[in-house]
Amino acid sequence: MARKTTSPRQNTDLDARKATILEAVVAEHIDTALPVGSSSVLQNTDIAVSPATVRTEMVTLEREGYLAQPHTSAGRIPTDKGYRYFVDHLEAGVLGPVQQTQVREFFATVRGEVEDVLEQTSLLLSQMTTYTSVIVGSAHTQATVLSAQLVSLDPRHLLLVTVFSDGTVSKHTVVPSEAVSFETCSEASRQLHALLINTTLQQSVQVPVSGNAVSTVVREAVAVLHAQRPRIEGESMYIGGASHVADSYDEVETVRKVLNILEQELLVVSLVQDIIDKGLSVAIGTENGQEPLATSALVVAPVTIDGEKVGALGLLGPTRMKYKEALAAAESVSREITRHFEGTNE
Amino acid sequence: MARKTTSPRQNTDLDARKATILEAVVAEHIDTALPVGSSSVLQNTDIAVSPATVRTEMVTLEREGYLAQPHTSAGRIPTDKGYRYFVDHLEAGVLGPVQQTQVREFFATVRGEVEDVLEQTSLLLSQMTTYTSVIVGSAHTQATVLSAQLVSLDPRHLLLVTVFSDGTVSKHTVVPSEAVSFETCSEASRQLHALLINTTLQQSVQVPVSGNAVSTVVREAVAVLHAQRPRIEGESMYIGGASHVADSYDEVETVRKVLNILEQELLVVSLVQDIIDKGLSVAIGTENGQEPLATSALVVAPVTIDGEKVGALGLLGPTRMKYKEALAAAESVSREITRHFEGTNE
DNA sequence: GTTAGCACTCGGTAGAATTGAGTGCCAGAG
DNA sequence: CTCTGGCACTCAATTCTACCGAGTGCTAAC
Repeated sequence: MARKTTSPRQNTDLDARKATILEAVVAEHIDTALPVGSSSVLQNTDIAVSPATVRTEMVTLEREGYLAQPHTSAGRIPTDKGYRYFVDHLEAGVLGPVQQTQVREFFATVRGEVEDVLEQTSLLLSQMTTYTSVIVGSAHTQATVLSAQLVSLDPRHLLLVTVFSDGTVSKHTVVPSEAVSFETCSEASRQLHALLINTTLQQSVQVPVSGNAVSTVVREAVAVLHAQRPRIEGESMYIGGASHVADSYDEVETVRKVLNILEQELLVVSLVQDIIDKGLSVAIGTENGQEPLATSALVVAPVTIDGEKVGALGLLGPTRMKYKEALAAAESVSREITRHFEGTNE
Repeated sequence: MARKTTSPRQNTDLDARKATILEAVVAEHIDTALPVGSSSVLQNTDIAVSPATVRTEMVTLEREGYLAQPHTSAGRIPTDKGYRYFVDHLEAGVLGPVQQTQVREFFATVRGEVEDVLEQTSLLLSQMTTYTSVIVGSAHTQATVLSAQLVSLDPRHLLLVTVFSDGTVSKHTVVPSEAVSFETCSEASRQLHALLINTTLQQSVQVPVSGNAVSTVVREAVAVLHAQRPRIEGESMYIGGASHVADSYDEVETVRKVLNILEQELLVVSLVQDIIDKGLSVAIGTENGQEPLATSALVVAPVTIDGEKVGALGLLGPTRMKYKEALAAAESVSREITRHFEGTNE
């Protein structure tokens, strides 16, 4: 059963034997990290021809861009295109029994706020796969205000606490232009709540003009809230198992580059989103457009709740990562995470 | 001017010449990462003796455990004890002009919540020093409740939002045993607030017994809050520039181990705290008790507000890190961070 | 205590030789 | 046309040797 995620332009399909050979090369290279020769292809397939024939096929595969040769007298290693073919023709994998119970137990016992669950889940994913995992929470611009409250820390510092319909809570310090009494704060809090409830941050709010202290504070609070809008609505990201980056590559320099990418939250978020938006579940090497990730692959799966896309998860490994296992893990966890939150509404 | 942070047992001080030689070896090794020979020591000091004399001294220094020889015919490299001596006798460094303005500008422009500021600061620190930085917020058990509020997400899910006197906000989903009407929720919210205000989480709260729906919800909310106490009161941690780990060591395996340490929040927090509790500002190699950090050093500085210790910051690098610069950066940022929050009260 | 002199050690580098996995090609068989 | 056995060839990796030289430790003399 072929994967649905097809490459952008997949004109020609390979004939059966070429496909088998290509797949054998990829599979073995993933396993050993070494160039694969014609004879070892024969050992791992049921092709009944001589090495010489395999070699001729491999020449073709190389000419067509699926394989490459590190040097003349070595075996072949897959190109990104080769991996792509491999992934596109991967039959759906199934999670190993150990991981299955791992996932089951995790979701049976995990408790707490969405944020905590996501963070924990990213650890789970990385433990299951030995790759670095990324969990992305999409921006949520639809949420309406359920409650807004001003709490006085001291006369010169108020804390604006806002609860949104998706269960998000944001807090912002408001520094009023002049000291605010406890009573003023309470009254401002009431007005603010009335003003903001059921609105989204998109909607601009008209604060009734009146020179008194209360309305000044309210106006200042609203200003702070709107100034922080991008941050409140923005994406969230959780990374798990960053140390696995170090066992995915043997060049320290590569490790540095990849870690560096992972530090750029915005970049990672859009990377993952892009892949999903293209309808893909894997991005291999240069496909993800970041030079430092040229030898990396990213396996992703969307996270939806009630059919709506609320985020995504990803697994980052070397291009020679174990795609089948990674895909199985990503999909399984994505499924469970959905189920977990669907019960909870949220 | 000698540093105050003295080693646990510093019995004998070295005579002037030995000290100079040792310091020259350490300084040059930090610079070049290579073993240092007797002649290059002479080039970098004003000692007016022959290489042979230096060699005899170096033999002594080696016997006393300050230096080591990778192999018979190589120069010397410092041991942890050698670095320790170097650090203990370091004259107070001063931030380079570039970094000075960097720090100044950062704190002049940075805005927002404590959490955000700390996260940003950890990035600043790592950029200034090219080391990985850690910022730890201590556990805060003193905070009292300023406000507690129950918001109804839907009849089966309430959100408990608590504001503490230190400006911390925590949120917890409460799943009541039976559906809760909007009115019940409001009333419960009021009671909860009255009940919790000005208490700390230490104090156990007596919920008036009465079979009605409201008091049941209140009791459930209080239970959730107390169950989450360790998490609410616990330490927070921010890591900046993790990718710098990869350029601090040339063994991928070391990078992996160090990253792995950094992933263990609890461990890192206690590591940093321990050093500070011992009154030290640097922990070198084996001093920090973690085998994977045998070739790493940790430079720390406390963060205090109004004389009270609220956290700490750290810089993690190889044992051959630039201690003077790192210490200057840590101390300068620690000072500025204190100043920054003292204005704000917090 | 210091130094010049000297033999010695040993990692690192360079070059040559060897190995062997794997190739490309070709001529002949099916 | 496809396949195969045979064969020459290529080239990274390995091993060996030689050698250099930075740096040492030791010793005898200042």
